[in-house]
Amino acid sequence: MARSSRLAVAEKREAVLDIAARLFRERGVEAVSVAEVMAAAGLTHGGFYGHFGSKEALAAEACTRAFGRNEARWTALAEDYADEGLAALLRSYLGPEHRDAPGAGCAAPSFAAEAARDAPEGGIRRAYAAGIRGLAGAIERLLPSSVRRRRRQRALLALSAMVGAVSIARAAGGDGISDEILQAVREELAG
Amino acid sequence: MARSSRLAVAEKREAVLDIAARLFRERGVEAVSVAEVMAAAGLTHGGFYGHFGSKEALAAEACTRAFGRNEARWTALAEDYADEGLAALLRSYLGPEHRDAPGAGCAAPSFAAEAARDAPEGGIRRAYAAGIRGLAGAIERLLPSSVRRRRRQRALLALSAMVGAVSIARAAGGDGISDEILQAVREELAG
DNA sequence: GGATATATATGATCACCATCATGGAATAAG
DNA sequence: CTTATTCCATGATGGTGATCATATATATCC
Repeated sequence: MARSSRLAVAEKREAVLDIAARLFRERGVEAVSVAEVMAAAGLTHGGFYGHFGSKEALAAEACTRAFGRNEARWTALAEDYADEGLAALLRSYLGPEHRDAPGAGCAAPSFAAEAARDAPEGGIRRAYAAGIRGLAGAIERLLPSSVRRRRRQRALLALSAMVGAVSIARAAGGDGISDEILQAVREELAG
Repeated sequence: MARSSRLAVAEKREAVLDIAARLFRERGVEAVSVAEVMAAAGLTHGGFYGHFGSKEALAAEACTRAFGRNEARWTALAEDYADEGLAALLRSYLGPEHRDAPGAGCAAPSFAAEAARDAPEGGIRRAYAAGIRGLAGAIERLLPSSVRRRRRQRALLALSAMVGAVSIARAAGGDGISDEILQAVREELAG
């Protein structure tokens, strides 16, 4: 109907991306329609292809954004609790709040299925791999300097266990084992 | 068109379940149509609702089946390599063959997204939780008796790391970090 | 062997969705 | 202030898919 100003256009695009990043993490890319994303941003579906080349392209960008926001939070957490090493991150990542709020949580568990089923050179897969590299590096930096050898391996173990624990805890939510897993992984990785 | 004998009916149902368990693990429940599952079993889509109440019910049964077959394989592996403890399982689970063949692989990474997004009392979620309990118990039994304390926690850490590593390795497949993660988690859990 | 029950094929239905086409209206440019 | 640009809303379009209805041929039962 009406044309928007340049600033408004850029803002809308950002809003669409943020909303897509949330909805895709909550319910998966396939279960969310383009029209729904646009509606949640206060638009109709028609203008979508002016902003993004395809739904797949949106998903790839949303994946990158979700990873980016996550890594930023990890870094902030590391600065706020510099003396704790991994502990602060483990508390936050393996807490029930994170398990129960996938829309605002880490992209690694949420986009894993989408990325795994993406094409070999697909955008989501690429975004995912880049995001994982970022998170792995962030954990490596958080490991105490007392961990000399196998620092990288330790970081990858921690990342895998964190992502796996949250994935399983979400999938088994409602069963007592969900909390048990979060707790166990937290204690084992901290110790 | 033609009616099948009782035995044939039971066999077809089993075949449909096995095929569904494979296709759902490979491509996710949403991406596989009922008609495709039936066609792969040599049937047409019409008879489906004579066997299963809904696609969702099929998915729940397929999930249970996939977990069951998996646990059986773990048990067999444990008997064949009784002296190795976890090592044999780690070799198999964290190998590239398992990463690259989700259709025949562990249900835990493949059904995680479906279960997490299932209803609070949904069938897939329930099947998933039961499956996880089974796998956790199997790992616990595999841990060497030298691990006295925190045996349960250790098992849950190992399970989480295994599932997380395969999930990430699949999602980042094509990037070098995929192999790196499998290798790192294997070494860390074994050591 | 005839009658009945039922598994399955064909085909319809209804809904959803990604993507494209068009037009109007406001904004940017001159 | 005029004019051209372009953002976006309305509305196809074409495809897909879950589920249901019906017909038919065959297995099971008596």
